[in-house]
Amino acid sequence: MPKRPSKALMENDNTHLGKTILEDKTVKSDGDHEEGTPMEITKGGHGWHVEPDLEHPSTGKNRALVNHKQDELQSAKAEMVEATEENVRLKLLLSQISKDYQSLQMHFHGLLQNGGETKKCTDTSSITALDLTHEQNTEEADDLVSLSLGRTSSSIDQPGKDGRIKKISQLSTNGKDDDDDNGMLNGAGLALELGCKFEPAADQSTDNNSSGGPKEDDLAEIWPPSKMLKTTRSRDDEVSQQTHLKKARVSVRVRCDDHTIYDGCQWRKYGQKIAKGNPCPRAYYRCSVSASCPVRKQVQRSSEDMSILTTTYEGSHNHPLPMSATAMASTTSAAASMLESHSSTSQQDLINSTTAPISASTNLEGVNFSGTSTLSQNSRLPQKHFYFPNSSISTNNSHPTITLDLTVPSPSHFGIFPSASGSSFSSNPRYPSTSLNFSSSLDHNNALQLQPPWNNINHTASGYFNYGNRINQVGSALNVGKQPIFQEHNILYQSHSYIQNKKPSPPPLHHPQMLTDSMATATKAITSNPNFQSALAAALTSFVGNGSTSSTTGIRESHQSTGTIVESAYGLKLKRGESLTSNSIFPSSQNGIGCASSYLNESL
DNA sequence: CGCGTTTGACCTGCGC
DNA sequence: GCGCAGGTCAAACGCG
Repeated sequence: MPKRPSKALMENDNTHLGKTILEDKTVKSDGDHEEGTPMEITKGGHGWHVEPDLEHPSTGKNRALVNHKQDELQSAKAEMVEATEENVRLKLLLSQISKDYQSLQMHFHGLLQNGGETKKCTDTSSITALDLTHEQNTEEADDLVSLSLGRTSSSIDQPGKDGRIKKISQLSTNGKDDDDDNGMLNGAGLALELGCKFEPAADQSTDNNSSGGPKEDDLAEIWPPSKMLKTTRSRDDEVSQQTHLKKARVSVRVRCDDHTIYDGCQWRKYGQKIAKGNPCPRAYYRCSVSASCPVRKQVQRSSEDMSILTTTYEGSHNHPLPMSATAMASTTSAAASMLESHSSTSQQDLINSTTAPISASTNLEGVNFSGTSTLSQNSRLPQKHFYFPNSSISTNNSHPTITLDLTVPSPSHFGIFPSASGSSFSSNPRYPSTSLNFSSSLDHNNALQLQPPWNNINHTASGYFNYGNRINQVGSALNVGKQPIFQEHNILYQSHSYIQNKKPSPPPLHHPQMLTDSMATATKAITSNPNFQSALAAALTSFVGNGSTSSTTGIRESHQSTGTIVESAYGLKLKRGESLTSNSIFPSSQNGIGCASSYLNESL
């Protein structure tokens, strides 16, 4: 039997493939098989074989065998025709994708050329959030497509000028240029990034570095000279563009009995230190997904309450993240972005902003992206600041640090001031440290019923990624910043098996539960801030995720399988579906799902 | 043997 | 300039 060629082979010559094979066979069977050599069907050197040997058809003894072979041939022929048709369809689809991509690209470039037009778009209600994400996505797709959570606005204003982003592009696309016909698919590679300061944004330089010092000065703060000497020049260049002043840090305080929280990323411990005033050692980790990834995290247990674990993230991932890591990454990047967005503002502004009540704190749709208010920054919600309880500005941090305090339960959402322990304001002339108290306050919402992974029928204990449920995973993981963030926590949960695969027993139930609820809340609140470019980027992620999965069924299945039903998310899906329908990048077919998700799997 | 962790030494920034 | 504390390095060590 001839091997059915893979689609990859078929795409090389999909229109004449079957015909070629048949012609080859005809030639071979006419002449070459009198010697009893194996009849070989060849196509372009790939070496498809037909076996076994056919004896001369003139002998009646083998006539039945010949008939059988002819049947097989007919079957193979039909198969080839079918495959050919399928490839024609795929080609048409690819062509359509390319057209859409180019159209969107031109559209976005047109907006960019108007200078700051993008920002205006965010200020007007004429363009919906999804429209905006659409355009942003186009911009990203132009360069790479790397979805950078928490990028500064300038990075959006100046697409393609960020050399580092281009490096990510090379990472994501294996060096292929974005002009590649597969650019759209390549664009599915996601590079979720923490923080947003690696770009020498003009506003940042003017605000924080009025002297206009060279980037190396900034670099030296992160990479000491001795270390800089040890690095290669190429890495210097890369790092120099990644680092900007002191990197913003995002601390997450959770109650956790384990030595670290489960954020889905892969870390390697490189140091441990006893910090002053805390008998518990501080552990230093760096991201080990990529050797060049600058992201680091510090884990330290609180000396006052040993059950509280403080994890501090710093830096931006320069590689595609595991889907299981996107939840934490999006949250921390959003927080970092918020902090950095405030870093150029006065302290009072910061205080005002962080203490202003969130206008839609109890309205999930108002908080998440589906409400179109958060992304588009339109005027539907007059005040999109949100209130951070336990706001504090401390002096003991040379880095701008935002702390997500997930340890203190509060009776409601952000509208109520808790007993802000240590919420006194002290002065830090350089970098404020904002403490955000995102408590697990969503339990009252019947729509949010998270289940731990070990209760999840989709949970696989050993999977880095759950390939068997990749539709669910992709569908949920890429909804960064939207309501389906709750699905991400599924992935966060599932990351237990990957990150902590050395641990035979699952972590305590209540801690991840609290963490995920709180993270969801935190993410909502953070991304609801109109100043957050990260929110925008998160929506881009969502858009691509939706586009790549495009199967609301898949997302819904994810909900059902996890027992999580998010009504607003469902409404969101409808909205996104409209947007995507107009785009028609990915059809709502399983093919589309498989295509995109398989790429993501490959890219990760 | 490879990989991750441990741990003491070293470097750097900052305050005095 | 000095001392302190934070952060990082890298050899040693342990584990699978």
